[in-house]
Amino acid sequence: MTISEENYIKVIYHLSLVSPKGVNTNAIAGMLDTKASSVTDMLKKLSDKDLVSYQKYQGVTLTEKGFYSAKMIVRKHRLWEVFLVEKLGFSWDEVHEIAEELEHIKSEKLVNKLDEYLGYPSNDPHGDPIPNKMGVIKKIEKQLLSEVELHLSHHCVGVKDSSTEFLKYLDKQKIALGSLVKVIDKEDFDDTLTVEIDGKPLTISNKIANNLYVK
Amino acid sequence: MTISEENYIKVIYHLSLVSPKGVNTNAIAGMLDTKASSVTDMLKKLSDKDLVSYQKYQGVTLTEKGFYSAKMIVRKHRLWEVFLVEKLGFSWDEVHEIAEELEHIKSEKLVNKLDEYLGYPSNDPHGDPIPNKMGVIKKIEKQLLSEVELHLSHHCVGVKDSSTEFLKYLDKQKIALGSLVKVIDKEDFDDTLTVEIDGKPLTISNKIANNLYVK
DNA sequence: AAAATAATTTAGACAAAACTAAAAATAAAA
DNA sequence: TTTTATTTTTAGTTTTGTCTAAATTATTTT
Repeated sequence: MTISEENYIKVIYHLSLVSPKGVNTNAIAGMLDTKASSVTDMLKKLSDKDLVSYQKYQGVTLTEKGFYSAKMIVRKHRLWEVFLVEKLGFSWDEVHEIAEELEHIKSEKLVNKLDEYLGYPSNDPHGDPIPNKMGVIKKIEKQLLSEVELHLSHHCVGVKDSSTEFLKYLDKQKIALGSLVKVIDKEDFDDTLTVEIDGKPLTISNKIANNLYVK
Repeated sequence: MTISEENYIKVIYHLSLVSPKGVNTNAIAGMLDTKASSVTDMLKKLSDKDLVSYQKYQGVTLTEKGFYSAKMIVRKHRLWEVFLVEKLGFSWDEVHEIAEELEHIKSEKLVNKLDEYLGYPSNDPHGDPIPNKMGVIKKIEKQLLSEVELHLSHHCVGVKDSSTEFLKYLDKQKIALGSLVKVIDKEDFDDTLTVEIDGKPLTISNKIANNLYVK
């Protein structure tokens, strides 16, 4: 599998979590910053390799083989992110780009040794679960902060948006994975929340609350 | 710089250490397992980018810029090898191939953090020196075992041939970097050596002695 | 249900990096 | 110093992954 093929498989994987019935050509093109015609070409190739099932105009889904491949790429990506943060001291907003390159390193032995070295982490620095070597993903029940009941305490366990901008905002507000969060009040008009983060009061927009996972 | 360009620059670097006056097209083709005509094409491109100075039929040398680039690639390769052996527990004969991929990861910050994490090692697992971030290489005075005087003790500090076969032979004979080596006798006819490795006697061929560095 | 719009695919082209085969330059041998 | 052999380069193709522009199919709107 080439790097380009791996990138397509990974994107199809992420998109198929949202639209499991079939991923659109345009959606793939958007994610990969390429043209729809290029996507069509690649889908044919991936279909020939039995990594996706694809019929003209009908969208695309991953085959068993493609699904496993995708999870192995995601596994590598997330393990490298853990390495970069835990061992090399990168911050959580710096690691995505580098992991985008590291995820394409081929050796299976490397991934498994890295996993062992990191102590078999179950989540990456953004709270996303790390598939094990069989491709099994342990999902935790988590909710968006925007959906929790008032006056119940929760721990921050992940982010939905892991853009640099959002992560830097969280850093500024001293919100990190593990932080204790309690919703004190909700403004009916625009769903702005008044919350307590580790005991300190803070007002956050609905957009923020919609991108923070708690448990 | 593409991965392909980096591989050419690296090979030209290694060959120019042996033939500093100019590296042959065929020699490059041999190292990269490609055809001479492909090399010519690439040399033109590298010349346009001011990474090599190249005149038809006259061989090629690295420019200042190309020389620095080459050393940064070698730096990355060797640091990753140290990581693989010291942190992940790979053996010294397994790491070259994986490092061939890792050396192309772009982030400069990553390399420097890795260097720091590893404690600024001066040599890789095969004893080769690691260029620092400025491109400076600290050379140690070392000799081939085939060239040392009889009855003087030395430490094994590196290998000239780092092929899997040779490294596995050394493992089998319990010869490692740091081992104490003393030449007891030299056979005039074929230069076979009788040596002591950490006190234990061993007979080794000239080919072996010609690929082991001591100090 | 027909017309308009949006999404997708086809056809043809291009750049990068490789190849083959033939031509040209250099080096070695007679 | 010719002739021969080797090395290197040129010219023309191929493959991969991309592109543009045009054609086709699907979806909405009227």
